[in-house]
Amino acid sequence: MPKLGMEPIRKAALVKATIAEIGAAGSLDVTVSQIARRAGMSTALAHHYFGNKEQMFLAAMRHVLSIYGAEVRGALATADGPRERLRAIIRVSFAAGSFRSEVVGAWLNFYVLAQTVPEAKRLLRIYQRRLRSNLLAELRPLVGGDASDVADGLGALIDGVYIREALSDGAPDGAAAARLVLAYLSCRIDGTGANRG
Amino acid sequence: MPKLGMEPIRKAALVKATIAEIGAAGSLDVTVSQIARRAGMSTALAHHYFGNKEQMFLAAMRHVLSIYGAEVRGALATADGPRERLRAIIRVSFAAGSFRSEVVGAWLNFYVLAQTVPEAKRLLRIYQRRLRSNLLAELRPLVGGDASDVADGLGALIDGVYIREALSDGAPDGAAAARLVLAYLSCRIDGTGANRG
DNA sequence: GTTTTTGTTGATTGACGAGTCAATAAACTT
DNA sequence: AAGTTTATTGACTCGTCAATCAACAAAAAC
Repeated sequence: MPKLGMEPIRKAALVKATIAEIGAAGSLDVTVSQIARRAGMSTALAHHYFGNKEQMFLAAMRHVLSIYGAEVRGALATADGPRERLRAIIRVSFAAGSFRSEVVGAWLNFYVLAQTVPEAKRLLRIYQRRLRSNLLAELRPLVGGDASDVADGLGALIDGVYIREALSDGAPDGAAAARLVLAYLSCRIDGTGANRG
Repeated sequence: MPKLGMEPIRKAALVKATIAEIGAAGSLDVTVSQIARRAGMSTALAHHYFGNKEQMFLAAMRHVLSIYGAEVRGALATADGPRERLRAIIRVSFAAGSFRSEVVGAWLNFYVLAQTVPEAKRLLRIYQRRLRSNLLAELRPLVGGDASDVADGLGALIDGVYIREALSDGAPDGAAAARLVLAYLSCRIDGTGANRG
């Protein structure tokens, strides 16, 4: 049956299965068997393409991060003015592309992975830095010298909402999550807690 | 050598060792051997007192949570007025008793544990509810109907700062962390981002 | 002074899982 | 047609680790 050019297909299936398994298990304690089974192949093949489990985890992380990055770019492309661009970044952070229970569950575990795997830490740092610089660029014209503080606050708040979501039952409520973060933003840039628009 | 009344001493040593091991490893992937060795006893004895590893983890969680609870109560006992009481809760959340790298590392992993162990989820929920109700009681006289939103925001922000800390190198900077959260509070209750006092 | 309770451990069991390997087969190359 | 590369897997190795057990020791109870 060996059709050629399977590598990217298999890898993609494994990445997807890895995220799903970690999300479903709520832990990094998933076996290569489970991942391979979900992806519809043998464990030997999974090892063949990724070498070891850690590489599968890292590929899954890169995938989640790149999806998120693409969504942010997409959202920014159609948003005008600092206020709207900030709102767009926040809204997209809780949009259906990333704010799904399996992804949230995986996200939490990527933080744990980053404690022991330097490459995972590096990836998470890149995400944090990029988010921070995106926020800073729009915040500076609005709050000047406080931009740095506000950006840190927003970053921490977004992460906090994410992990709290991992603990709740039921499907994530992205709208509510976004509202919460938008309220923080409004307060810092308009001096009000109200969240209109 | 069998001195009597060892049980509480051994258990306390194991709880402490469990937190230290999880914090040091940055993961729940610690063996009973490691924990027992650090606590100065055999693995068999650890099993004798706790039955299984999960119970050790849960005991460690209860310990961390109870320390935090005690510190909050202590801080509230000497704080007057809603503003000061809120500030006290935030400050104590980042005080040296709980905001230490091993504890922060363990904390992150307790979130992961809560994904699979119902009792862990229950404990974390109790912490969240208690924090929320503490905040709510002081926020209501200050912001009325917005109290609920602000409490949710503060809770998420505190958690966010915690997990971000788990990712940074070097000793935690509790003062900076508290400042960040206090700025959010000021903004929501005073309508300003500035953080005085 | 024997029996019971409490403390303690080395050795063992039993399960599980990551990673390897040899083997098979289909497609491409020459 | 022979040889090479790519795809694929079942079976196996080797290590690890949670949990158990039998045994020993000292204090307490009777």
